[in-house]
Amino acid sequence: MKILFFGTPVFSEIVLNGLLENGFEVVGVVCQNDKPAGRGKKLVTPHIVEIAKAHNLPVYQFEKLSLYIEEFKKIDYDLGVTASYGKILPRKLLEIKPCINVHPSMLPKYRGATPIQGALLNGDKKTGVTIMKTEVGMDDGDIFVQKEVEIMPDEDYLSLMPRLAKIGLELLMETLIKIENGTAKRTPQEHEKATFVKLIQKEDALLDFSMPVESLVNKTRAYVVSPVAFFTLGEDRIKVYKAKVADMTIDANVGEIIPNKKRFLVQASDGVFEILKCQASGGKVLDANVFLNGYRFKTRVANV
RNA sequence: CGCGAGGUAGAGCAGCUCGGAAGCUCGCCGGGCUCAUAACCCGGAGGUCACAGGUUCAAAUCCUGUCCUCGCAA
Repeated sequence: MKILFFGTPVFSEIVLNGLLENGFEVVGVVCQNDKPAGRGKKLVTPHIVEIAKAHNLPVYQFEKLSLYIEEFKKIDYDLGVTASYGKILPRKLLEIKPCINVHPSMLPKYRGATPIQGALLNGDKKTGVTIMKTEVGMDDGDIFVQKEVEIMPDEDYLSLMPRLAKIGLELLMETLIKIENGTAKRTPQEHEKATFVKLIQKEDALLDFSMPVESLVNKTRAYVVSPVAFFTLGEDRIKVYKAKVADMTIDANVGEIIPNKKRFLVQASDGVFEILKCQASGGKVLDANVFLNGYRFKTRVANV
């Protein structure tokens, strides 16, 4: 069975790599265009392109898929597989050949672009992965299989995402085999139970200390790769990569940095937010105690 | 040539405007104190101040070039 793979970020890479390692016949990779990124706005090629090239797979980078339907008709494939492709595939493309999708949530919960972050943001104890049919609607296709996955209390996007990708890969391979031998079954989603997660905006990552401390920690966990939770201290923007609920209470105003030589503590609405790993503008990512060694506080109040 | 910050002891920083004997916080080594501590006290080791030129009696500091790191924006 010839597979045409759609995907761009790390999640997609893990799934693609797995398919290749396990001998599935991938005939091409469709991913996003090169985009200007980083300092100097240099054009950056998605990393997944290197994986494709290493396996001598043709790479298709189309700005708008709907403009290249004829190109797709020329490709010899039997099934499309999307894994975190990010965009809705045009109807005409789906009409060429069927397509299935790897979605890291227990659909119909968390349809949309950021299901992993959604689960972390809500402090969920468990999430999951679903293999479903790719349709024109947003993640609303029939489900082949899904599996629940426990979220560890100290887990963040960086560790959860690859874990879900690997589980997704297993379920995907299982499903591919069933499709090939004709035993695949699928059931419609309970659409009335659907929930959605939106694209993340920069300002969503602001740590507003009038929020419950638990939510602040969850935000840090969800956004650790991008856009990274942050707050401001005077002119400086402090990014927070790792944090926890401090095992203490202190009487301080909301948003106030509590003086401490070794621990970076900020008062939230209902508890103390402890920063464990952070970064100031222009600096490196540092453990909190190291950060405190050199950082000169011009103000002790956040977000003013 | 998108905008900006920075490279000084193992780590994080100050010093640079106004050239003139290398500092701070931590870590490390040794000693002391305490029922106890991510506590405190005393002592110690550790630096061609990114690299290369230039100006000067004298350069971490001023000038020029190179390399590297990071924030913003996209």
